[in-house]
Amino acid sequence: MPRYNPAEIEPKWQQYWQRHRTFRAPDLPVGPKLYVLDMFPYPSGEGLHVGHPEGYTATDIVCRFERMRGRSVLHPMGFDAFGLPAEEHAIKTNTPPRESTERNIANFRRQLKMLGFSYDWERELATTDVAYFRWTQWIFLVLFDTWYDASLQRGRPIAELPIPDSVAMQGNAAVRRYQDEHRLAYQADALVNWCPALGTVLANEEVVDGKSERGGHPVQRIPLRQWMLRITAYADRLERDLDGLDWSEGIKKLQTDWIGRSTGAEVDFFLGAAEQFEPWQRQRRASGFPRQPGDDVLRIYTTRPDTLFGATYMVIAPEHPFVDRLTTDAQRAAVDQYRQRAASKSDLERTDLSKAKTGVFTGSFAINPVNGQPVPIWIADYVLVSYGTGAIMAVPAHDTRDFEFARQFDLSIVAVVDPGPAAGDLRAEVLAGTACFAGEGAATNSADYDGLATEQFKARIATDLATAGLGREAVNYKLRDWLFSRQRFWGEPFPILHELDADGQPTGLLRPVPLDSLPVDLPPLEDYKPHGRPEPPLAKAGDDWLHPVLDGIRYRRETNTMPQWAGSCWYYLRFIDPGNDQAFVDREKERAWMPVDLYVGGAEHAVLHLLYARFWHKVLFDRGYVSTREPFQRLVNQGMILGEMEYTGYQDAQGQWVDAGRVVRGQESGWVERQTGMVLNEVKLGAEQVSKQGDSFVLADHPEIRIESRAYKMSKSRGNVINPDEVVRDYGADSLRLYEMFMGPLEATKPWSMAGVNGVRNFLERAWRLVADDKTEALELNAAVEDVPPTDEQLRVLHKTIQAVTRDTAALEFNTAIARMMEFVNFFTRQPVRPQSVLESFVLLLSPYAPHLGEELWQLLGHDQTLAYERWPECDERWTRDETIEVPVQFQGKLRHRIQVPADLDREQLEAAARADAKVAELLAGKQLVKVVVVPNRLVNFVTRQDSN
RNA sequence: GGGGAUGUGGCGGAACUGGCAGACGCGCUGGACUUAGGAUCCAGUACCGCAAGGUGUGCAGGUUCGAGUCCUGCCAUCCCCA
Repeated sequence: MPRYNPAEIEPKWQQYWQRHRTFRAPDLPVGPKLYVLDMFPYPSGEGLHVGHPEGYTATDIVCRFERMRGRSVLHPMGFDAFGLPAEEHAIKTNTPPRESTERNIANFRRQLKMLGFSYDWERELATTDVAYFRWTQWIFLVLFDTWYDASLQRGRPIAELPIPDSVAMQGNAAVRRYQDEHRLAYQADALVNWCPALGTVLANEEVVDGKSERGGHPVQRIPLRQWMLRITAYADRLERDLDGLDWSEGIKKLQTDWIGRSTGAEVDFFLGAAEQFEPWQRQRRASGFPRQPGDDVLRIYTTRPDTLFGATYMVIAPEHPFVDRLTTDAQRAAVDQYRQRAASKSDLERTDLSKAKTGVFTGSFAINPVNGQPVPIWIADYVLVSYGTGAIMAVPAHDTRDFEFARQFDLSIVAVVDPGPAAGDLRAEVLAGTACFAGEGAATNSADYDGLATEQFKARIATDLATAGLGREAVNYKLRDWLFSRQRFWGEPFPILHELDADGQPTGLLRPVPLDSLPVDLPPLEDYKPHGRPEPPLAKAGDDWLHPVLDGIRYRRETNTMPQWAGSCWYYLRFIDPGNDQAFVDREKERAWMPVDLYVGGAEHAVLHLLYARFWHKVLFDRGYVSTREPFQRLVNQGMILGEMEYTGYQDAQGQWVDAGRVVRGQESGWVERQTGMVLNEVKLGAEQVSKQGDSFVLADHPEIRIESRAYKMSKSRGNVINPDEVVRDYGADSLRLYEMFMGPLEATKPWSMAGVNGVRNFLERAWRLVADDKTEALELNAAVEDVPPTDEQLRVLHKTIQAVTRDTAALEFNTAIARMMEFVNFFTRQPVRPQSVLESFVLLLSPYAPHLGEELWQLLGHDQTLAYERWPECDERWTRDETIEVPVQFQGKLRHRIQVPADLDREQLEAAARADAKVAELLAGKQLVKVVVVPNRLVNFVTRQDSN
């Protein structure tokens, strides 16, 4: 079998690596360590997508490269296997979700192994492994056992939480409740998507336009007791610690914006009668601003306390606890109806700026604390109960949403910020209340504060409000506390017990499952169908699971499960010590391997996964379980891989072509002619039917008809999905790996091209023939390979290749590294004698990219061990420079001539060499020289005075 | 609406700190060879022009001896968020 045959050599080397445990990482690094991590996949039933191997190949190249450079490499792989699709499948087939999950994992594992990645498979894990989620539950209990000490900016054991005397006096139960309120894992009522028709709670991604994705049934938002994680306590640190990380600025900004820190003020608006206002003010001045607002006030949060005098009405969220109390009888019917409608909308729809504003007056008024004016209180769904205090003061003159709302309902608009003369015509409109201005300016209509600039105003009024006990400075985050429970079966059970009283009713007291009773495994269920109540499916479990008795007390287990994010929050730690049954990770091993030096994955996890994992890591750090502040030192996002380039033309019903410039997306779906609205058909065109004209593509037969040319996201419906199994079958794993790296920069979005795969396959064939004889029956060295010393020219080509491949691989610029290896092969294919030593170096350079081919050629060159730990070839600088070089000669910066000169001439020598050239002398003749620019080894530029004629 | 990224041949893309635009691959053209092989090897291939030469990195300006690269303003596409 003398021809290059990946179908034979690839399985051969995969078996070799497995048998020899070639890529097993030591427990502790030997020498300098490198921890390289891929974002582990969700093992869907579809199998691997060609997007997966892009990042995986990149990290694999880095690992193989660094092993050869002497680093101790940790490179693991696992599966993020909890999640909805497995549960849906379970409901449909009434089989335990574990079955389909394990089947999918087996398929993913097969596909990953087929691609020759150098993972230490002995560390493989899945988040669904009971031995794994035992420790996910353990970490949850750490969160449960931790409170955040704001003064020390650190999470501490709950036992160290200071208990106020007033609480301590009320006894043990009160103390426990007080502690429960302060834990990082706590319970609160939160809105869930309840779908009565399906009898189940839905995840956000299962709700589209207020309807269930399956079936299109209406979905309501109802409050349910939920587990929350107090990630907001860590918001500042999550923002600040981004500083030291080697992540792209884009991702850092995404995280910063997601955290969305704003500074402003909380202000109380008095809810009582007008004559009560003054006594209330006096009392507040004496008592100061209370920590919790009482029933007599409406507390709002604003980032613009300088606009308090312009607050002409207030808005509270439809779910605000005061709604019932504030609604007058006359308004009750309208308010109730409105709340019901709001309940069926998602937050996204509610805050959509393009939609018309809706709202209802409650009938009540509050008193503006700065000027004593009564202002009407409305409810409107553009205010979310989860942001700030769930209530706002509306300043229509200076907030666009408030402005639109005021216009809609004819509420008064008072300008309190003068935009200044620079605003031009806008200024008069703003001051007249007919336009909105959200910028900064000078205060007006604001009593004693008139004339102050926005910044000064904010500072002054913050102090004044605090003194008067009416407000305080406050920091707010767009980041919400993390809603951590799901009403699902296929997730980690919470290790929490709810205490029951003698009547079987919950007392409200909680008890963590004792550490030695972990894990809490999922119970077997008769079936996985929803039971029609907004309660999780685990409530259907048998009594022995659901109602354990500890120390004589009967408990009910928590029946919510954790979200899919939970398992992925700490898998990078478990990989360091996957078999440990005494601790989630051994401390010494953790110190030795952390942090992750390179983390590669898709940009879709830029915000949530990375934020959640960083949060858990910081809690573990505070509690002394891990040694680094941050888990992922360097992060790289691979780009998306699109389908093959497609050319699309449009035809009307009569088969007449329509220019692509006149085609727009139809109302429902499909495409229509922009003016007539005529429905058009998409026609897929071959490359031979189109031609390029100017900036666009046109029909070759009708050049006046433009067509669409672009690559689309891979999707089943479009039928442009590339299956890695087929690519490996037709071209080999090394070709797939190499092609994915050769397509372009790792981080760029790139279209697939099967012709491109064939191109790199040709390169691998050429590399094969460089070393192997493809004409003989048995595997033999090519006759051109001889054990002779290389020529100077061959050494130059080799060392330039080593230099470039080393530099580019280290910089993750794999596409150019491959291009340099192609140049090497092109050169040596022409060499009738190919020194063995040079080819050995080349095979080592190629091996991280095409490891199976590398091993096979290495063996053919006479070695009997894997090349995985061979020394990376060293570049000798002497051989990377040419003796003579070509230097361009420019006139006024325009290229006119090229000269051959020895390398490394200095300025004077290079200029002299240029002047000595006959063509240059001719060009210089009769010109007046103004200046000569000489850059050694780069160019000579003569600047001459322009001829006047 | 906000944020981010990207615009270079027929296509994917190269160009280290401002210094020969188009490396490498695909495709295409021509040739050699014939062991019919996913053939291979050689040469050519930005555009206009017979040529000399000219024009070219989304568009319009600017800085500079010199701009794909820096600055200003536009335009387009994609991604994310609302």
